[in-house]
Amino acid sequence: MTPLDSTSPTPQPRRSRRKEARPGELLAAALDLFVEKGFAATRVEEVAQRAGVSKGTLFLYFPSKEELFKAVVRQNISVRYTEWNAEIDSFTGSAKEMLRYALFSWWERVGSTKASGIPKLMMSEAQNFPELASFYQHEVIQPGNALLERILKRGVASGEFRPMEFTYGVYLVLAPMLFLAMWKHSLGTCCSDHTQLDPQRYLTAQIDMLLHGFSLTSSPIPPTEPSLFSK
Amino acid sequence: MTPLDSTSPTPQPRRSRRKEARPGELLAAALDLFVEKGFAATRVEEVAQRAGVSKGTLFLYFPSKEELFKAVVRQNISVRYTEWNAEIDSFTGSAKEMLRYALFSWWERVGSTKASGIPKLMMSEAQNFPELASFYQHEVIQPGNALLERILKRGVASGEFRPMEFTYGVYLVLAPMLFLAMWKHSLGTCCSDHTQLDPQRYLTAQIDMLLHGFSLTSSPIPPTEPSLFSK
Amino acid sequence: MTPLDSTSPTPQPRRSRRKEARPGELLAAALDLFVEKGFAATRVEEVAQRAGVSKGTLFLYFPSKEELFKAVVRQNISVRYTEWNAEIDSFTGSAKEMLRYALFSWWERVGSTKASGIPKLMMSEAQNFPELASFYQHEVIQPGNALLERILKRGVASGEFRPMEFTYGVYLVLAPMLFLAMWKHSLGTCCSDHTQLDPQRYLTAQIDMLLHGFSLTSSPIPPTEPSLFSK
Amino acid sequence: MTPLDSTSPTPQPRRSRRKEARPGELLAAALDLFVEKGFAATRVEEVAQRAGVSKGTLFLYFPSKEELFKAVVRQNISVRYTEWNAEIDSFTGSAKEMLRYALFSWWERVGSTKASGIPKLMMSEAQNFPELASFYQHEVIQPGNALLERILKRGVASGEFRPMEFTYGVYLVLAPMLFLAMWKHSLGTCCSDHTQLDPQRYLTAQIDMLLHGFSLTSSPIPPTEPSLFSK
DNA sequence: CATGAATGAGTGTTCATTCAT
DNA sequence: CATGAATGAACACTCATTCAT
Repeated sequence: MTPLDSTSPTPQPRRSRRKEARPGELLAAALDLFVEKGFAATRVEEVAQRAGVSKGTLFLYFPSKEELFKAVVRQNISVRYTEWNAEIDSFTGSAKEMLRYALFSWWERVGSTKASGIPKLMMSEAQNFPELASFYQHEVIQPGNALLERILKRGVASGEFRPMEFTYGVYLVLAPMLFLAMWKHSLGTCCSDHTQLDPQRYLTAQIDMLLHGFSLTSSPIPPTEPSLFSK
Repeated sequence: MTPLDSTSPTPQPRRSRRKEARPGELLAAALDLFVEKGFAATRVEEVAQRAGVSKGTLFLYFPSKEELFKAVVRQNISVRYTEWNAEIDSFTGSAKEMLRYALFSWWERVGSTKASGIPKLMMSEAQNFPELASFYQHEVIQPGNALLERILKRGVASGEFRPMEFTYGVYLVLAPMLFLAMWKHSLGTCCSDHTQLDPQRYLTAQIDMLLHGFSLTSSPIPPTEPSLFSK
Repeated sequence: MTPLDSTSPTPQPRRSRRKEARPGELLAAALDLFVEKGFAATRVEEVAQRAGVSKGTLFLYFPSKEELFKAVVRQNISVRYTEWNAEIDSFTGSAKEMLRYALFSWWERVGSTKASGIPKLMMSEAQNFPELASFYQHEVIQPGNALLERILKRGVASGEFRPMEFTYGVYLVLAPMLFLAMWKHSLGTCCSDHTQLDPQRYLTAQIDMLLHGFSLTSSPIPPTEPSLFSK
Repeated sequence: MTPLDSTSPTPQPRRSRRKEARPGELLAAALDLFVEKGFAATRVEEVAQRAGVSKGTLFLYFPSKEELFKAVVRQNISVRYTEWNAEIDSFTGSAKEMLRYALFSWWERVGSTKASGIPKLMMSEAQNFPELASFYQHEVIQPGNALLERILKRGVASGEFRPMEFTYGVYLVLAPMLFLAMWKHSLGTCCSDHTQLDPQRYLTAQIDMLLHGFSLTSSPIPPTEPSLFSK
């Protein structure tokens, strides 16, 4: 109640600018907080505060907390797919190179940014917010899977990759990437540096293993081991 | 309570044991609900109800919802490691067989049970429970990693696997398994059946790829591709 | 913040009694406030305060504000119907006497009490709370209409009343009663005493007119005036 | 405005009038919405929208939502009384015919129009707007009562009606009419069509009953029943 | 005059936690 | 030991009102 209690350190004349990309500031603040605390634990008032506006203003731009979240996802993930699909279309190299490029590109544009917190967030909250889960499925997961599948299919068509069930092949590629992102935002951040993973090396190892496996002399696939790859 | 009681001829009903039945029922109920609905969405009253006690009684045994959560985690892990380590010690087959056995065994004893919800729980709440995250690191993650590392090292020693940086090799094996468990408890349960994964096929594909990679003719590792495997 | 700011004048040991008909106090407070300020304008916290409990306690007994309101209606109106129906069943006098009795009895048990504010309240809020309106229809209006219709039918059967369309006959009786109640709780309370109505005289006039009309020599109904009464 | 303006040869576009077009549109929109949704549930933004102006503009003409409400009431009443009084003055028929004419005329010019929502509005909000209630009393209720009283007095003078206390007689006529208007705007619109009232039949029944009452053989008023009519 | 972006107090409802019995 | 009645802080969302432009 005393002036000293004021939590805002600078009274800053809040009306200095006009039409200054208000939604952009809100989306940035929302990404920060959603990634940091999760969807449910993030309070809309805090988002507004961090963006320097009032709670009411937030609802002027986004009709609900869920829509705010969807907008964050669209701005940070969905938009990538158009450029990625274009790149895939015009890519001239081999499927192996394409796969390597895709993984590193994902890391550069998503995995290494704050946006990498979104997949973890979705995993955590999917059960409690079915509508968000459904949105994420259609807006992120299915396009992503389709994109990866295109690469794998090209590799099989060109004879670079073994025939496979693509549904599972896609997850073999995805799982370690998403795991890396989730790890970074949860158990990887705390405690022992023994569990810190260097993304570049992790990615390299992952690609290497995707292409060659663990085996030393990856002799022609032994016929005695029927696998999903032999479809 | 007094020693004199023991002299009484009547076979007094030793109710002291029953004291420990209560927390057990509560922990079981809590595991069910935490896994099913997540930490935040689980109401303590529902836990108490399912355990057949009142809400007040729950707080008699656990000082807070957070402590209940911790207790659930403590009770449902660490248990498997002693038997797994013993099995590894006495395993006589190849490293490849050992790896396959370990993965299927993990699926059977953890991945396919309710306990598989715990990793997801931990990932979700690690940020908000740093202390619990630390506990989980030491009690679960590090022993697990060590166990896997033993298998990989045996494979390299026997010439079955290529030399590798074990820290990353471990995660290459772990990531898809944990991803499967988390997927099962979040985005995999909702929406399109296009994203439903059959665990058996997923595991098989995963092992196949670990051993052979995607490449059709996994010719000897091309020297032009320096990788973490060549250390 | 200073002790002087405390709005509760007496710190009263709030736990002096046990199981003291909590819902009853809440219903009484709710009736007061609903009648005084309307449904929408009444804040549940104020209801709780007036009943001497916390907001949370209110929701312990009533799952929502709407249910609280329904309970108020049930306690103050619906319950009358059973006794009224019983009285009608055992009534031995003429239909005219029955009608007079019913109107005076309604005034005594509802019209002259705070419960008389409920009809006005419903008229005001019906548009904005359709579910409440529906509830009121089934719980109050239809039973009330049925009860009145029984009386009118008996009067027609006994030859005391002219044949009529009962649907409209019912409202001819009801309208002035409800109007009186509504008037008392709105425009009748303010301003000039010129518009103050004495209930007893109003009721008497109303009954007199119902039975005889305005006309001086209510000669046999002139056949040149076809009316709803001649059905 | 000044007389000198009339000398200017150019037919200057007199925009001073347009100033008054704006509030008119706003008042019309407000009447619609207040009647349709009630006072509280009507949002000023919707009023402004329907009038084709911005929310800010509304507050340019009306300092608050309450004042807008008052203006709506002021604009939609008092108008009829001058013509009604004139008609009564020149009416040559019997008092019965005059009464019938007055009721049907009221229905035609008020009851069946949107303006019929105003009495309900006033009843609902009278408690919260004492000042408005007082205004309504003097501007609407008292002139209306006086008008009705003239009719009744003429009927008594001509021997058509029994002597009566006019204050109550007036309400016996008014109550069912106002009730019909309020019913139409609240509980009559929702739910069961069992409670739908056809205005024409209701009015007819009402007039019939006013003139003759329910009784079959309205024999000369029995002297054993002293009533307000016998004053 | 007119706008519409910005505000922030206000409200029904939930739920972890306490404690008298 | 066990209960469950009571609490009250917390939170998303609304909307009348303001004011710089």
